[in-house]
Amino acid sequence: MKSVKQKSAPRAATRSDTLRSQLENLIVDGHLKPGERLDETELASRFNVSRTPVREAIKSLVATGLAEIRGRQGASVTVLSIPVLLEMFEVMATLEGMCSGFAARRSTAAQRTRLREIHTELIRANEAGEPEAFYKVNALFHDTIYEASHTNFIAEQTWQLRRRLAPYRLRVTYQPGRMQATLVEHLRIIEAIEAADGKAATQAAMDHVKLLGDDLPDFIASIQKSIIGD
Amino acid sequence: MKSVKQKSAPRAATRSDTLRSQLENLIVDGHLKPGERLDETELASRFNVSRTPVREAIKSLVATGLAEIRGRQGASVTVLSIPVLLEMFEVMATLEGMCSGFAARRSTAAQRTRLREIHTELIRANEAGEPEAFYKVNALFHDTIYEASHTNFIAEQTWQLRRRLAPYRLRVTYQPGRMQATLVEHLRIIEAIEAADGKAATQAAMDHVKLLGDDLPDFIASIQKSIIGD
DNA sequence: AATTACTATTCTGCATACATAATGGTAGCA
DNA sequence: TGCTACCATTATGTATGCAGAATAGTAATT
Repeated sequence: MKSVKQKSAPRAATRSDTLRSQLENLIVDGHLKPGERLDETELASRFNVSRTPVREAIKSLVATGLAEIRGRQGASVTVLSIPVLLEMFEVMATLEGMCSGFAARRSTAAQRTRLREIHTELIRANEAGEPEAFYKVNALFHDTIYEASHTNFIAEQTWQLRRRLAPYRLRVTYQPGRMQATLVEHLRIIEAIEAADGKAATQAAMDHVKLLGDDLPDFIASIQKSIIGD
Repeated sequence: MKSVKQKSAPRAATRSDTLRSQLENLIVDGHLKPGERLDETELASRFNVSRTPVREAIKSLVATGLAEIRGRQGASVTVLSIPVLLEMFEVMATLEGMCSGFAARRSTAAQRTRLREIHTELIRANEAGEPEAFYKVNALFHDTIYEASHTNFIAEQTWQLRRRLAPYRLRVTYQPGRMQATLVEHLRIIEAIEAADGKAATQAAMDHVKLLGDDLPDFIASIQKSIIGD
């Protein structure tokens, strides 16, 4: 789901847009940690452009919440407090639930097959002990559900929120037992979608995203490692 | 709820930020209709600034979804399709529901009193036949609920989505019977919050936002008037 | 030794200039 | 008369220059 927002127009890639996308990926992939400074001149020279497109890219990131600006003191990658993170997970659970619910009612046979394939691949990655691969394929699983939901706005919102949370989830994925649990939860979602049971699919997806039981303290503890400095 | 996102820092108002806010208000208030062009040079001369802050403001609007850019062909106020609008209302209902639910559990006595006051004012505006006043006070009612929810992210998201939908709702508010119905629905929400009944509050708010029965075709019919050109 | 004040440097915010793509209009040709 | 091609104009994208604010570092005073 590289581009939910892709429009009909071929849109010539401007430096500004390219940069935004690059910076976004750096943040989402954890190469730019929350709290890290986004120095305009440094980024400009690093990407061989002038400060103008850099500034515009940063403005976009700020508007989407990935970066924040404090007065005239430059931008930095957004640092999310734990209360806010919990709220975001709550919304995320709801949105994922909606996507799964729609997917149960609207998915094509090909998309359901695709989900099974991805699930198989996830099992493989887990058994092979490849957390990085697991992380990527897992994202693919969710992207496929968004697509299968045949929604525009909801899928886009869910995807965006997922990316905002990504920097904080990176470390969680690798925690022992989490991958195994994910597989079980995914299976529940898949089966509900295959059964065209919207309610069950919604519930399964919500449960999957929600931070329950032991995961919550683990998650909170892991957050500190995601943030720069302190 | 002028600024949910207001941070501790005093943040010196930059021209770029001021402009973004101004343009946002123009869009939300319907003075810039969906589809209307956002000419950089024209806006620059109109607001007596250079193109740079104008561009940055537009970039922000695009990132938040209020405006859209097609390639190198300039920006314009976002035109939402009916399917997307319906999705947005669905998410809106969920978010409003969450806010009300939280408000039922977290609101202060002062905030509950405030809701009653606003409700009284709404009744007055209705009886006096002042739809513009009704519209404004109505927004205040919802802002107060967001505040009473004592959430950060959720309230902010709800508020933002509300603003994105605003241009399309302007005409709906004035439809006959809608104000009367709103009052009844608001009362349900207030009573649920006063009873500290989270579930009931959530449900009441969702029902209030959802487009039900006759409202849907009315709404769809009214949209055309909101859009420029065609 | 610690704190404060001042200065210098750095970085942000804004304006302007230039290059390139898109649009509109006109002229030429079929 | 209608269509196409070319040119002019306009507007967007990018670079650069300048002014002002913030930060850091140093020196001076208590």
